[in-house]
Amino acid sequence: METAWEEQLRSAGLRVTRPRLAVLDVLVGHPHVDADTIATAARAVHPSISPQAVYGVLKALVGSGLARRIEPAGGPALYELRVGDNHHHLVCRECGLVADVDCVVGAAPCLAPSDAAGFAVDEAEVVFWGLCADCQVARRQHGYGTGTTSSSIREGVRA
Amino acid sequence: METAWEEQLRSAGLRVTRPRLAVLDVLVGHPHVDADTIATAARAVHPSISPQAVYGVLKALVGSGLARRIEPAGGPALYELRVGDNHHHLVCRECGLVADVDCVVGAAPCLAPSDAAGFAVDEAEVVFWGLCADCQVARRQHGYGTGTTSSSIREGVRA
DNA sequence: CCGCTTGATTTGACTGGCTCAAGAAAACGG
DNA sequence: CCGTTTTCTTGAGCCAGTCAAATCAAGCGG
Repeated sequence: METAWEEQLRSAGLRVTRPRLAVLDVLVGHPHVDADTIATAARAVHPSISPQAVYGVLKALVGSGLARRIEPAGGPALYELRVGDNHHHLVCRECGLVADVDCVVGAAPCLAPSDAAGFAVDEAEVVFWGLCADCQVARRQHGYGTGTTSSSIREGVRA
Repeated sequence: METAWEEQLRSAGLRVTRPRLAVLDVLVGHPHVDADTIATAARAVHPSISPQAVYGVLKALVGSGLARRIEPAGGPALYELRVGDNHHHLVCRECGLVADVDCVVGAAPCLAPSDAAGFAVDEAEVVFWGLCADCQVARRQHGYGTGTTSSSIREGVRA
């Protein structure tokens, strides 16, 4: 399974390099990560990788369809390897946790707004905002309604 | 209709000020604008308004429910006055034009992902990406497929 | 296995969108 | 008209991300 990525890269017309394999490795372990977290984690595998290299790698991966970029409002972009199924996302307002959701409607779902207003729609992006299970519990414990943006926000690395 | 905003502001617990009225005025004329465009346009009414004042006003308006903020991926945040109906948006990849779409499903639509994964969902945000009518025509005229990000992107002020 | 060509990465400077903080100004109740 | 409180102005600063030049490595041909 390790060299599978090499073939993926090659068939996408990309060279196989340590930084790219390191980034892919991080992406496998963390379904939704921001560029900075990727850089930090990738250094465990390839210590000398620079932040800009990560941006470069991610751009290459997204450009060739190996990765997908999502940009939840109010935070840095996140990257994921699950591509080609146009699934959607649940985002926790409190901790930034992101989970995948398969779309309810079908294979290429949601591509039919009620009135397209002359637009040629090619993608529908759906984000469900709410509170993840953990944060619901946390609210119930230390008094809720503070509205404080938890310091642990922007993690979004788990699950 | 002019002093209607004054009441709206007051009943939201906000003071009525020139900058706020100026911003509201711009918002009425331009359904989907970014902060910078608002600042420029608002100066026609209130010349001394500063960019930061615009951010402050917008934060107040959004916080009190008079305006809504949307953040299309890859661009600055846009603001609109249409609130309370959780409608969605069509965004043109080429020129950034934004149009409203009423949701197909019902009153509080889309709030039911197939599997909520333990999340308490309170909002569904839907963005349809595509090409607006004008940009479809433009593509057909000067050879298409360039993929060039038009310089006029980030306008999104019209319609 | 070696060197060459091209593509990738490093390094460093820089931008745009936005926020924070302190002081001056204006709103509005009395 | 005055005082209190909110809001605006002014100015500094932050973060995610981009751009460009120079170095370095991948993978091809020999």
